[in-house]
Amino acid sequence: MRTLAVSTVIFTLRPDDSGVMKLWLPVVKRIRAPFEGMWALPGGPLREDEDLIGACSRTLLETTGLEPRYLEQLYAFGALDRSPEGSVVSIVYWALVGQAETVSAFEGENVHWFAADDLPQLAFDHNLIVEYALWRLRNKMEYSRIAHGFLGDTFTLAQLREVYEGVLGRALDPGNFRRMIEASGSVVATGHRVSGTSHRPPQLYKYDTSIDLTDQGPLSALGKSAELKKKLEKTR
Amino acid sequence: MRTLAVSTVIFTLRPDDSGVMKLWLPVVKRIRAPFEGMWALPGGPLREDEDLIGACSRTLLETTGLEPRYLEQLYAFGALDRSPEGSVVSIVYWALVGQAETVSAFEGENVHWFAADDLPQLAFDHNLIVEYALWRLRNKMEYSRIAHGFLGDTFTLAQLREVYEGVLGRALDPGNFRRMIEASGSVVATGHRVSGTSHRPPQLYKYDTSIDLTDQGPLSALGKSAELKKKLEKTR
DNA sequence: GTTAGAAATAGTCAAAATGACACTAAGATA
DNA sequence: TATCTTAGTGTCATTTTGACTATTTCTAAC
Repeated sequence: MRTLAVSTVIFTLRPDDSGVMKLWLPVVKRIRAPFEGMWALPGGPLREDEDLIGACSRTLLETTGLEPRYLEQLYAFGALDRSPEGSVVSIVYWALVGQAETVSAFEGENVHWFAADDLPQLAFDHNLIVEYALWRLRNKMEYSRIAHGFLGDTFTLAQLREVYEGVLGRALDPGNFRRMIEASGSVVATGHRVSGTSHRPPQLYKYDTSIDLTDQGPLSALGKSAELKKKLEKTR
Repeated sequence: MRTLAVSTVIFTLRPDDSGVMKLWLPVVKRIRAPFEGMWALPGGPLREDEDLIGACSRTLLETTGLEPRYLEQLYAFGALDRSPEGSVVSIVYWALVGQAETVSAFEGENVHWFAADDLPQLAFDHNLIVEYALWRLRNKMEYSRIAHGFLGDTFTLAQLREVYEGVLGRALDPGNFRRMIEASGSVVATGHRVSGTSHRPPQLYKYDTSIDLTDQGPLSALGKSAELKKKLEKTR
C-alpha cells in the first residue's frame, strides 16, 4: 500500500531590512532517511482516526508550534518518483499566519524560517510545492480576501496594503487601493483610530464577517445556497 | 491503513430539446457495498505501480471507455465519515470530453449519462463533489482556455460561444464575445470556412498552441506564471 | 432571378473600471 | 509655528464592458 502523508506550506509576512514586507516560511529538519538532515515542509503521515485537515493541523502544531488562521488544501502530489524510498502520496495544504502568531513558533536546530524567494534546496519535491503555493497565494490574492489571514482582527488600510504589496511583490497606489477595498465592501470601519503615529491617525478597520469569500475548498465554495452550505459543514 | 482511491467527474456538452447546450456527465453503477446499486463517479483504488493521474485515466477507460483530452486534479476528499465502511481518501480529478469522443463511451446497464443539473442521488459524497467540479469548471472558464476541451481541433466562434453559454448557463452577445476572444489572442483563423449553412459561412478557428494556459496543476503552472498573471489581470 | 431569412462580422456609444497623480487633513516633532 | 509624514479625497484620461445597430454573405423560398 502507498503511504499517505500531509504537508503544509505556511506563509507569514515580515519586513526586510528596508522595511518592505516579504514572504517567509518555516521548514523543519528531517531526522530520518530519505533526505536526512535536509530542510523539508512540516508534515507527517496520516493517522487512522483523523481526517486530512486534522492531520495537517496536528503535524503543524507538533513540529512548528503554529496554529494558522487560514488553512486550505493545495494539491495532492503522487508521482511515483517523488521519494527515493517507497512511494508516498502527499496531500499538501497551505496556510497563513499573522506575525503575532509566529512568536509562539519553535525556532532553532530543527525549525528554521526562510524568505520565500531565498529558499535552500529542500527535501523531495518541496521546492516545487512551495513555488506552486506561492503562485496560488498570489492568484488568490486578486479575487478573495485571504489577506486578513496575515493580519489581526483590526488593521489599518496601510497595513492591509502592505500585505498586498508583500504578496504581489509590487507597490500599490494608496488612493487607488483604498477605492478598490472600499468598493469591494469587504471591510468595515471600527470607528477607532491608531494614535501615537507621527502623522494623521489612521482609522482601524475589520473584515465584514457577514460575508465570507475565502475558498476553503468544496466546503465553502457553494456559499450561495444556504442549505447546501449547512450540509457541507457536516462533511468537514 | 486508509484506502486510497481516485474518482473523476467528466463533463461533456449536449444540446437539449430546445437546442441549448447543457452539461452532462457519466456515472457508473456500484456493484458492491457500500451503496451497491447506486450511481457513483467512475474511479477505483490506486495500484502500487501507478501515479494518481495514471490511475485516473485507467479507471476511467476501464469503466466508461472514455479518454478525456483535459484532466485536472480537483480535490482530495478525506473526511472520516465519507464512507460507511472503512475510511477512504479519494483524490478526485475532473475532465472534459468532446461530443465526438463520447460515442466510443460505454452506455447501458452499468454506465449512464445524466444532465449535470438533473442528477439522481449518488453514492458517498459524490453529489457534493460534482457541485464543486461544476463550480470549478465555471470559474475556470472565465480565465483560462479550457473551453477547447469540449471542441475538436477546429471550430467556429459560434461553437465556441455555445460552449461558454452551456457552461456558464447564460446567453452571450455574439459581437462582444468575438471581441473578447480576439483580444485574448488565444485563437487563430485557419482561413477555411464552413459551407452548407443557410447563412453567411463562418470562419474556422483553431487554438493558438504556442501558448497553453490551462492549469494542469503545479507542474505546468510554473514558467507560465507571467503569462497567466497577465491574462488574469486582463480578465479582472 | 429576386427576395426573405439567418447568422457572421463590423461598428458605435455610453457606463463602469482602472491607473496616474494632485490636493487637502491631521497628527507628531523640531 | 513651520515642517514632515501619512491619511484620506478628488480629478482626469484611458481602457474595458455591455447593449445595440448596421452591414455582409450565404441558402432557400418564391
